[in-house]
Amino acid sequence: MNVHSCKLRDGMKRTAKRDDIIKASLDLIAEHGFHGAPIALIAEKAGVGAGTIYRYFDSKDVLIAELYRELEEEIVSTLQEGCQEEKSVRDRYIFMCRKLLEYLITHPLNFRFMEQYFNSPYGISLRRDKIIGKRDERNAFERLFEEGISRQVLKDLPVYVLAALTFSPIVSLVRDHTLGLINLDGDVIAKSIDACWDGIKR
Amino acid sequence: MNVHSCKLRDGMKRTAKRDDIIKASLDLIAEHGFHGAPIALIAEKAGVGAGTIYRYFDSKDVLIAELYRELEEEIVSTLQEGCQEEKSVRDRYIFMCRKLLEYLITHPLNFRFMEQYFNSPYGISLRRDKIIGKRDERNAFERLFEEGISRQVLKDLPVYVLAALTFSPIVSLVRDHTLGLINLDGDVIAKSIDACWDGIKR
Amino acid sequence: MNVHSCKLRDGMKRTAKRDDIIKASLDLIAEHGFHGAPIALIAEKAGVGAGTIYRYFDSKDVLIAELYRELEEEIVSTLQEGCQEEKSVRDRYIFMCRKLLEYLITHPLNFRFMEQYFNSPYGISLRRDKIIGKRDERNAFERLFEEGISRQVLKDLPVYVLAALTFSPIVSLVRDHTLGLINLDGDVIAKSIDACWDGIKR
Amino acid sequence: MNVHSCKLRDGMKRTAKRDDIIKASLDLIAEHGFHGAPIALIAEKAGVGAGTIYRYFDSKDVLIAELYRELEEEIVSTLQEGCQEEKSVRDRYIFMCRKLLEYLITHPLNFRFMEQYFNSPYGISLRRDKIIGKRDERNAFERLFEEGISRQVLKDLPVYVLAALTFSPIVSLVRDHTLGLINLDGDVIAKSIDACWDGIKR
DNA sequence: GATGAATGAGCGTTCATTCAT
DNA sequence: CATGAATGAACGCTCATTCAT
Repeated sequence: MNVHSCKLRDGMKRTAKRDDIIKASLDLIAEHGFHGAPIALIAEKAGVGAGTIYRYFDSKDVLIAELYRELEEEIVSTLQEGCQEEKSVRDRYIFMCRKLLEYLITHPLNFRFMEQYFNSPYGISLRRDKIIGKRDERNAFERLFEEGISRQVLKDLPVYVLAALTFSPIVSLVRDHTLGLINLDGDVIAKSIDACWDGIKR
Repeated sequence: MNVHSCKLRDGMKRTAKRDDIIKASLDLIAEHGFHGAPIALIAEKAGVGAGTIYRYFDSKDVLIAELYRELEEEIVSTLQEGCQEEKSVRDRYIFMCRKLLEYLITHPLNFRFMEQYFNSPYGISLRRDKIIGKRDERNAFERLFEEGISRQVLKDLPVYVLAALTFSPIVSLVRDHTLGLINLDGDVIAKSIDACWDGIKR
Repeated sequence: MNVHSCKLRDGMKRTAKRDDIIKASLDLIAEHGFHGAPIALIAEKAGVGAGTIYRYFDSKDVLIAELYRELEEEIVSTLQEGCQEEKSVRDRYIFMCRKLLEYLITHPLNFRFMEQYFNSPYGISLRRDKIIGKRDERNAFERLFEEGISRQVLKDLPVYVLAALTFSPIVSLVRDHTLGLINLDGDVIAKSIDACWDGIKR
Repeated sequence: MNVHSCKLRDGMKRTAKRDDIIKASLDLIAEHGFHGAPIALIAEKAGVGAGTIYRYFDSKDVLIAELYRELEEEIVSTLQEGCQEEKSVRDRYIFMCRKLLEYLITHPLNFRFMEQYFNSPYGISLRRDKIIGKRDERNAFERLFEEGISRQVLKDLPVYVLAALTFSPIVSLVRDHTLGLINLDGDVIAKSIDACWDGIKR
């Protein structure tokens, strides 16, 4: 009941509404694509008026871009945590792949949104910035690839080839799993990741 | 001058117009996405009236689905031709991968359309019908995978995993190449395909 | 029933619909201002669908600009006809003023639209092109003013001052008349025009 | 600390805020038109909350109407001051015209707002209340016109005609001057006012 | 059969107004 | 009393689809 708690409540309420909108957008876009997520529906699902959305986001494009940015941040930080630098390149690769796969499988909405995003006009300008693609901000995977190449543990291929040999199969499997076309159990997952390693190791 | 010949002429005329419509749709969607391909523009580019399109396709969705089906047919038949059954599993794998890669790179419009299609509401219902996914109509790759597994040349993994380890990296590399982000020369292509083989071979 | 009449009918039909839209816009804007003329209302009053308007005009702005252009053309050509060049400057001035006044009074919708147009963002860029303002396309009044100045019949004032002394009072009187605030009979009209002449004559 | 002084303080505070709102509205509307003056922007510019505006004005329309009324009051009182009743009708006419012109030129925001106001739905219901139009509250100009008519110095025309011959040219010239289309120097101003006099004098 | 003018539902967005705090 | 977040009706505009010719 004091000023501090009031501020907290205000802050939370404002954030809560913004998050409702973000969440509703994620749900609708993940499930029905961009066409299936008109502002009116997002507003309804978020329990707000349509105009309210424009208090938090300048436009639908901005809303989607921010949603993407939040998800990207989450996934990047997830990948970076818990990796033990003292382990071998292979162990770290397996660890990170497993983590990525687990994240994608346990966050199917996030995954399906990212898929939609990358293959839409919204994401075209961000294509280069995909998980592995950024030149000026190497992520964990990319650093690992480079270390592996220089240690002569990995094939001497461009990093983007190693990335394609890693992420694409994982994403493809998760997609089919998420759509219910296949069922990824722990055994298949482990073997699939091992196979990825076989593909890139020297 | 009889009914039959009349039908033939009509049929040919209809087919020619139909193909114009299909081609115009392919061009526009590949280049500008679904948003950049309204029916009126497709009609104009195809040199037909907008209403005419509805004589050949029940709806825009059907038009797009048929376009997809035609492209799929073409790519499947391309992959199947010229493969020498007497060669080793590895040789046939390399041969077919190279063919697929060459096809995708030399048919960027087809490739870009397929990409758009898979990541849109249009493609969701057809996801199961992807190149390798059909249960009731095994294609060349799938047969090769099964042969390789039974000969103990390939890892004992579900076919869809072998498919993911093969097609996804190829598609990913072609995408980046088509978008101009990378440049796939013959050396990188050969090494990439070899790496795919390393991933699936026992 | 021949081809020619068919073409005529088509042409007329297309023109008729366009004219319906123009007329509905004129009526609504003249009576209720730009705010009182949303596209939906214009469409309803014109007896067409809202989308139809965009077959004839790229945007609402373009529709309004074309409406203005048509009215301007009509009024300019009205002013130019029947003026006898051999008469005195005064006679021609009186004649043209009377014609302008009569036109405005007998076309109150046109008049009210022009009033709205000039005092709106639409008309700002056309301000210089008002009846008397164009430098590169002198109209009848402007030519008359210049002749009168050089003949030393009119005061040696900038043309825009003579224009202001002529058009503004006329427009003002017509406005009040059109709004029903005053009633301009023939006698008042004649005397008012004479007074304008007294204002500009040397 | 009594109720009265409280009311006074409140009253002053309210008036100050009210004036801020009025001023912000004037600035925005004069500069950007009615479309460029949403309530939120007026509130921001006035340094008050959007809801606060509705404590002082029932609606945006009322706000604008009151703004108009204040400007009208100011201009009317400006015109009335300093006029020496003992001078001739002509001298007083020239004096008041010059004052009006000077006021309009030195108060371009007021002028531009009034212009916007008269040619908008807001102003239609107030048309009769224009500077010279009120029957029940004769202003200085109107009294001067009537005096001039009865003294047979001015033409025997309805007062509204004399008004049109006076105000309209002045307003028109000021508008073009304010818009930068022309430049009114002292000489042109003097001659223009003389011309107005020539128009109305007997 | 072929046409393309016409349609109107649906889109993203704005903004005068309200009301809980 | 003052606030500004929230609202939702209304806007200009698009485009898949229909249908009279």
